Amino acid sequence: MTNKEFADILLPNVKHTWEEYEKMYPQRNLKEGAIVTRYAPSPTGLPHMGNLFQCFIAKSFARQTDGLFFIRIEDTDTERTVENGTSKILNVLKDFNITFDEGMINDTEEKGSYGPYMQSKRKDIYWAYAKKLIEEGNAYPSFATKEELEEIRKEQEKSKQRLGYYGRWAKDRFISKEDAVNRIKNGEKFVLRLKSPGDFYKTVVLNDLIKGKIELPENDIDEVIIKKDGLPTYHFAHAIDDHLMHTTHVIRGDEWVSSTNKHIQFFSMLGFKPPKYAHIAPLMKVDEETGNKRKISKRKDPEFGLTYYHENGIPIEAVMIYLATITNSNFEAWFDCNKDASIEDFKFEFKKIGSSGGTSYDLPKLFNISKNYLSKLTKDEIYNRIVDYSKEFDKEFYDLLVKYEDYSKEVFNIEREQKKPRKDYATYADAKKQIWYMYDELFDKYKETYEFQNINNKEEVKTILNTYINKYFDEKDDKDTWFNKIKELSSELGYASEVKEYKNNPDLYKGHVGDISMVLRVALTTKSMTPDLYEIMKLLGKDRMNERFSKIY
RNA sequence: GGCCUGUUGGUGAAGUGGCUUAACACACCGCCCUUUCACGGCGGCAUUCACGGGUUCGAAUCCCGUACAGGUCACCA
Repeated sequence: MTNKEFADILLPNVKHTWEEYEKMYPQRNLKEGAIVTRYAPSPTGLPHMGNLFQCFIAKSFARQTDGLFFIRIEDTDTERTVENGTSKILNVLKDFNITFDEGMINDTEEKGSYGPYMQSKRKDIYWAYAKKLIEEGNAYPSFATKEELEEIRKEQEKSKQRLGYYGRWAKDRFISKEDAVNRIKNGEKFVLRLKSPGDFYKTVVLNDLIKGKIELPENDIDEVIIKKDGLPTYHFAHAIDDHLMHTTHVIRGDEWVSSTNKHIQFFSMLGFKPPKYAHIAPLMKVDEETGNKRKISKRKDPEFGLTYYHENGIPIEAVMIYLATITNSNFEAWFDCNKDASIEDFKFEFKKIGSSGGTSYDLPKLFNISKNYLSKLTKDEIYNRIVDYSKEFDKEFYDLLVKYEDYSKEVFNIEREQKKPRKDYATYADAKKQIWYMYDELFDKYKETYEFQNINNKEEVKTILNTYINKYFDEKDDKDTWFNKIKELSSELGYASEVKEYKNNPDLYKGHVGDISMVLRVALTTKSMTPDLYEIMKLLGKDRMNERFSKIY
């Protein structure tokens, strides 16, 4: 029996030969240096921050080289595949502006001419290449059951040998073609394994773009290429897909490093040119309980899930800026110097991606970036963002924002749209926490205790408020006039009009202008810490001020 | 257990043989500015780069060992 006849029995009804597939997917017509890369998730759940990070890096490199970024769905594990897995992934990523040039566009449709982009639809392709390996005598059927494999493993453990199906342990390697055919005719199930030519005591060098030179032992394990269900394993599919789709750079998590020797071997045995590899260290954080650094997880760390950002009103632009800074740490300084530039303008480098002991994910840093980002938005922009957020997560606030649109914009504009804007919102949700008292409806509902400071005497407070509103307050005053009047009020009531003056002669005064301002501030807002008081008064107006003054006691 | 990788302050990190008495950012603390807070400005925060050896005139940077951490060893990806 020839190898070819053997292959036809093992893999019948293959529509095309591997040579035909080679012709169907010609070299891409891209300029020199263009990076073609991909995101290749299994549709087993929702993407997390680690996936987003990976997409961000891949997309950035593709974009900055006029290359291409595509998505391929790796659904060869039929047991773990979930319903609508693909569209779920696509939707989550879309919220972060991660879109693809090619690949799946929903659960069933795709775009691009290098598909199918879903592995379960590429069975014939994998079989064609598996046939090639069989014909060349480089692959064989294996009938070993789970129990037999387990037995081998136990024996290896007992005799302290390396685990795996290799060398003399790979018994099915020595089954004759005739015996194999007979067993198949008897209905025995089998998988296809690679007949590995590797030598564990020789090394193969992986020149990783991020981690540098890594020496791995050659793979000598007879890896499964086609599973019992006819679908390929990850390793085999990776080699074929990325070859046919002309991926130039494989950017993936570093949990793959130790199996890259297998991948290099597959590319070589299939006669393919291997892609360049860039292995990204996992996202880590310091565990609050143990103090140790550990991989972030969906279970323990809500910020690892991508819905966290949407739900908490963290702008996705801030997330992206943060991802850029952890991708290349020199991004931050560059962004500081080029404040109007966008992330797209920055030239990322593989070598500058951190490779030391995991990339740390630091939420406080992200919030800082977010504060800076939000402070630069115009009043209209921030208003719209907060409206969108509130519409979904805070109906009460949403209604007020819509009802008092122009007023709200002015509230958000306090100390905004200027050279050094106020930085007090890290999230859209922070807005309400900061300025709820600017809405009468919320003021009555949420006010608790008045945070009076130095002056906390009922009669004195009343005197200050009454004198101020009746004698000094005028809505038409500009800021200087307004403050001068507060100084006059201070003098009239026995307070120093300058803080310094008070500090020099504390015995001559009851307090100073700051104390007076504080009374006005607290009376209007209940809070001792607020944005600019002049702006607050201007927005409230005399009538509402009067009303609030009357409500204190 | 085998194989691979890593270990610089409270945190992220720059730094690959002398420009480092270790940049920058976040956090924290102090001072200044100031009607509060925030902003902004100034300053503090690693006598030292996991530990132990070695190479060198000279090491965070090169080599060896130890410890610790992470990854991987499926008919999962």
